Amino acid sequence: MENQDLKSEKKFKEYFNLANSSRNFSCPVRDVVAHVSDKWSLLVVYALAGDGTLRFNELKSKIGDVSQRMLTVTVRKLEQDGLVKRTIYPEVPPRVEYQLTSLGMELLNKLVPLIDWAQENSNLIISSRKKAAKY
Amino acid sequence: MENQDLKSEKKFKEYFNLANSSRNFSCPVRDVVAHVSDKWSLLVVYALAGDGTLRFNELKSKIGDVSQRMLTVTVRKLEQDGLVKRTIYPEVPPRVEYQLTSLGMELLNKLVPLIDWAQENSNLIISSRKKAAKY
DNA sequence: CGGTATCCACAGGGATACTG
DNA sequence: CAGTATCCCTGTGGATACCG
Repeated sequence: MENQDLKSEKKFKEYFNLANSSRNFSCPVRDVVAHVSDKWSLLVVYALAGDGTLRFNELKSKIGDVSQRMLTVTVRKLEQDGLVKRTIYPEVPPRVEYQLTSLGMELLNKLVPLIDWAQENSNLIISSRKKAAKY
Repeated sequence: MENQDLKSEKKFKEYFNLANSSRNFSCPVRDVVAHVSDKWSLLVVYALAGDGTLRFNELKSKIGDVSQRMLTVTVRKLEQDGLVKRTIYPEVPPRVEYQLTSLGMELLNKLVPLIDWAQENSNLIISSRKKAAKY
């Protein structure tokens, strides 16, 4: 257990240096995490994970309450990060398809345990929050 | 593989309903994830994971560039969610100690693979982003 | 169909000063 | 020591209108 603590301590310092090296240079870990944890990225990744390939409006209707603008911004960011592949078919009317890259699928695999945990414990967390709000 | 897709599809719908049930009611999954993925929560959780117990200013100096205000806000949020325990010792000068709850440690365990992945692939992602920015 | 462009509101978060 | 209180600035994201 002490060994565990030591390992944990060492690991923290490692991450910490990466995460906090400077406020001027972007920090990789915080940066990458921020990109997947914004309001829509998670839902886009999950939508593509479920269906494999989706067109713009399929994605939009699947998520439901996302605005056209934010969906565009989100998929562009994911595309630039190399997590999502965007394929344009030069037809009329235009057709654009989105799918996860292998990097995107890797990310998804890391995300699943977190989401599972969040789902399982959300009641606990939310009730804890409400109890605190009473006072 | 088809079975995998089917499972994945089913899972998405499940999460999606939880995550997107309404824009008026808070969505548990998005909500919980948002709370740990804001600018400081991750670093606070990691700091406490490394040291077990920390006082306010220890936490502050360990993170480094966090303002007093934001550290207060962050630990309060984590406390309300039941992820962090806050213990006040009625002394002069006051002493306040923070530590992860068991729920907080569970969360940490789910977070570690994600952070590891982010650290390992940050170069890939950032270079991909820069390449895209050129055009 | 799959986007841009523009405008705007609001919440997150920083700096500073003060306090039990 | 461990916070509050206040002010203000920025970025995120929504609504709407237009475009190839």
